[in-house]
Amino acid sequence: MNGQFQIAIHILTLLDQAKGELLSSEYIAGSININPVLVRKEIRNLRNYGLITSKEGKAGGYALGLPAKKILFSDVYKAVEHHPALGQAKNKPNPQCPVGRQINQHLNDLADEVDISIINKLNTITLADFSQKFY
Amino acid sequence: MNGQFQIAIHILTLLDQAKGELLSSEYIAGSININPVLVRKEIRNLRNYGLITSKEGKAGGYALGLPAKKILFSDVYKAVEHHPALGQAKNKPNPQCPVGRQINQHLNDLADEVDISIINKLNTITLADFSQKFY
DNA sequence: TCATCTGTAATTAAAAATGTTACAGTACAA
DNA sequence: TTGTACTGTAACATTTTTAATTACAGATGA
Repeated sequence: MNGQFQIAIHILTLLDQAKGELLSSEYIAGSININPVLVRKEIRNLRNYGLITSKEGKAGGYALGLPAKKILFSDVYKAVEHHPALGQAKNKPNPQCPVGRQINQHLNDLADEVDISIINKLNTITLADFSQKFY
Repeated sequence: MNGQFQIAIHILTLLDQAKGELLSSEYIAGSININPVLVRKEIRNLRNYGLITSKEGKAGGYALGLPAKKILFSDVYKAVEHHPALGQAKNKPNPQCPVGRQINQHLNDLADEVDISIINKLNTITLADFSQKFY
């Protein structure tokens, strides 16, 4: 996995702490210490899932799309574009070999199962829980 | 994560199916369709954890270090060099920001928790279970 | 109508993963 | 005792992925 999940959580935490005041991509990027365009890209994703709202134009910016208590970390995990945690099978094994012929299917099934157990875990954590740690 | 876990599982499955007969890195690489050196590198790892034994010299090769029933996928997961599934916090957030100052600690704690739930899941799967799918 | 934002595409740069080459060392067998 | 077929490992090159940058159109409010 890449750093998108961390960035998403960072953004959401900042927005929760802002208590409805709009934050700009530049401000957010300054806290994470990355490029503002990456913030906007990640927010595009999260907005597609209703987790963030945005306002264009002068004095525009971002706010949470839902109360922090209603935002499950599993929602964030699903929203972020990611590969399964175990990694997608990307080798092209030898189809002449009985193992090679089938293994990608079985590996992907396994990865799916693992992903489900991650989601079950993240179902138990809300943004409010996480954000609360910063007080 | 990278493809090492998949490679490790592929290797172990082949070795189980070989029923003790030694397989060469070239044969294994031919099934996975990767470079034999990568196979040897990954096996070095697995051997350090006792999951594989090797024999040098002519007619050398590799075999399982334990019965397939005794090899848990969680052991493989731990043996493979990997980042936590959620990804390690690698940004360098702004220490002037109350969120930035603490977030890496909290993100890493979260990643650890998730990793534990992955391991719990993988504890329930043995190499024998997986290998059985290929008959 | 200017200033300050978002939205997004296109490009470049940096980092990570994978592949390749090369060769020393080991073991067996003729 | 020498050739052959392996492993073990380092060094390097290539490819792929990720992140950063640049650029600019469009929205909004003062």
